[in-house]
Amino acid sequence: MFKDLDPILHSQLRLAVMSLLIGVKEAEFTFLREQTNSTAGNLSVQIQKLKDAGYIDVIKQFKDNYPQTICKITKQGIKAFEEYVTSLQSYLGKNGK
Amino acid sequence: MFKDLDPILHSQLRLAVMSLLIGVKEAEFTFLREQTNSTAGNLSVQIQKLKDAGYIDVIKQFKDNYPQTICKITKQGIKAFEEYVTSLQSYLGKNGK
DNA sequence: TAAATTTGGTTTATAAAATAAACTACTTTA
DNA sequence: TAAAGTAGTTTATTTTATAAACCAAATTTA
Repeated sequence: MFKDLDPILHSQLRLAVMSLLIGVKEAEFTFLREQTNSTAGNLSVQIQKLKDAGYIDVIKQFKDNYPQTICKITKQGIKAFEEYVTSLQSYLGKNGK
Repeated sequence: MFKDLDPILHSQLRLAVMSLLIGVKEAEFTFLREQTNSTAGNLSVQIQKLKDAGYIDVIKQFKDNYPQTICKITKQGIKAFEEYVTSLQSYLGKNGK
């Protein structure tokens, strides 16, 4: 009846990051921090978890002398996100079918 | 951009309970446990939290010699659930608008 | 040019949440 | 009357989320 919700995605911040990455396919750490209104520490931890899950790729490089972290959603990440959205439907209908 | 998700509702089990109660308006503890496939202990804790938040009313009585716990969603609970669903939309669109 | 500040993070510590295990209290059945 | 079942609650443990502290390099400013 109720489908299990992927615990990796059932987190406000991680879900927001995935939602952004689904749209843009690639984003900087600072962009994600601004858009999600999160702290760097929290974002750093959550990005690591998404990476560990295989949902995003993280590329660390330098840009204009500063370190730069780029995130991209993976195929697996897209699939997981879509499944999460589908699962969520079972909770959101006005009737409990 | 991303609306905050009510932490009381952003929990798989509590959301499932609310989803059921929105449909039926009243349900027994055991019914909720069966439908959500949860343990009694976990369900007991989560029902208490929904009650503390004012999202459900809990009526304890006896039926056929056994204790019986009945849950009903409140107006406040319905409102919170609807707001949660609305907020969630901002995370689910394919674009990050 | 040395000290303070900023950028872009990571690591560690703490608080909160979810879950499982153990327990309570009573009833039914063998 | 002993064992098993019903309907939960309480306590303990694990997992998450978050905040605070820290790090290294670059930049600004005094």
